[in-house]
Amino acid sequence: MRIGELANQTGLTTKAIRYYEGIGVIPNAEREPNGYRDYDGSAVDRLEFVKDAQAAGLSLGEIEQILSLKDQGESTCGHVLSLLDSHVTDIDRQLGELRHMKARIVQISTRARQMDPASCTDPIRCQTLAITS
Amino acid sequence: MRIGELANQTGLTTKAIRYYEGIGVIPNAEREPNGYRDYDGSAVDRLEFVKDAQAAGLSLGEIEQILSLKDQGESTCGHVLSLLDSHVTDIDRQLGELRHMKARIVQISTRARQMDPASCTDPIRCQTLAITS
DNA sequence: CTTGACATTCCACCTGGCTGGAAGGTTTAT
DNA sequence: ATAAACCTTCCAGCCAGGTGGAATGTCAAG
Repeated sequence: MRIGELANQTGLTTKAIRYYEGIGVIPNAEREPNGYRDYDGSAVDRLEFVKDAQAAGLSLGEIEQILSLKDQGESTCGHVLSLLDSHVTDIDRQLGELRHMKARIVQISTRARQMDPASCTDPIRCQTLAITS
Repeated sequence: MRIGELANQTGLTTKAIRYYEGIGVIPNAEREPNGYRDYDGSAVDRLEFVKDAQAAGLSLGEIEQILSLKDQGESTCGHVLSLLDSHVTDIDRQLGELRHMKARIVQISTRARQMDPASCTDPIRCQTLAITS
């Protein structure tokens, strides 16, 4: 299979696939005599794994880490699970930050709306955005 | 006031202040005869506004938009409020995405833990990450 | 007189995940 | 024969919000 068909089967672009090879997420492809990359079916599985892992919030660096362990024959499921756990922690932290930011904006917005619009034309002077807490 | 003192008073770096001037978030500073930038107290207010607006999730582009309207004498508080509203919407969207991602990871993780660890050494083959829904 | 702490400009680099295009070689279809 | 549709490499750029460093200028104190 050539890179175009692999791209079709995975929904990725050829650019992205070459990029993944460049950063080591997928191994260097076999080449046809003319220099074209030649893939077998396992490439599809590997790229699907990459997509799933990205959808789960893992970075390409982390994915590369998992896959290189696997390529060395290491048992990696435990590693994947601990990465997922730390991502859940990270997501919780992001959720907290976002909720905090939302509360702050709502507070600012509510306070600003209670001011007389005629007296509030300059957001610096009337402190539309100043945080009180 | 020179740029170093302005940096001290606002908690920004001199680099960041020059950068803000470069992208138009703050106007070109007056210059002393030796070429040094010379600021008055309003620069502190303006930079505090920038910090508050960033803390509220506005981008420097949006902040520049607000401040250039203000510099043209436009009434901008309403504009600021509508930007804040759209940011709340955006934060809600991000919250939804994060919650969705977390649910997906927890589901994957739970399912993977129920498998026999001895039979699960390759996350591609045993589909540690495959999404079932 | 020189050292150190400021200031200036400009250009490059960083993170992450790619995408675009140039310049060329190969294969396939008409 | 030739055009379209592939493929190759490499270099550049994008988003945001800056940071780092080089080369140079200015100014006050010891």
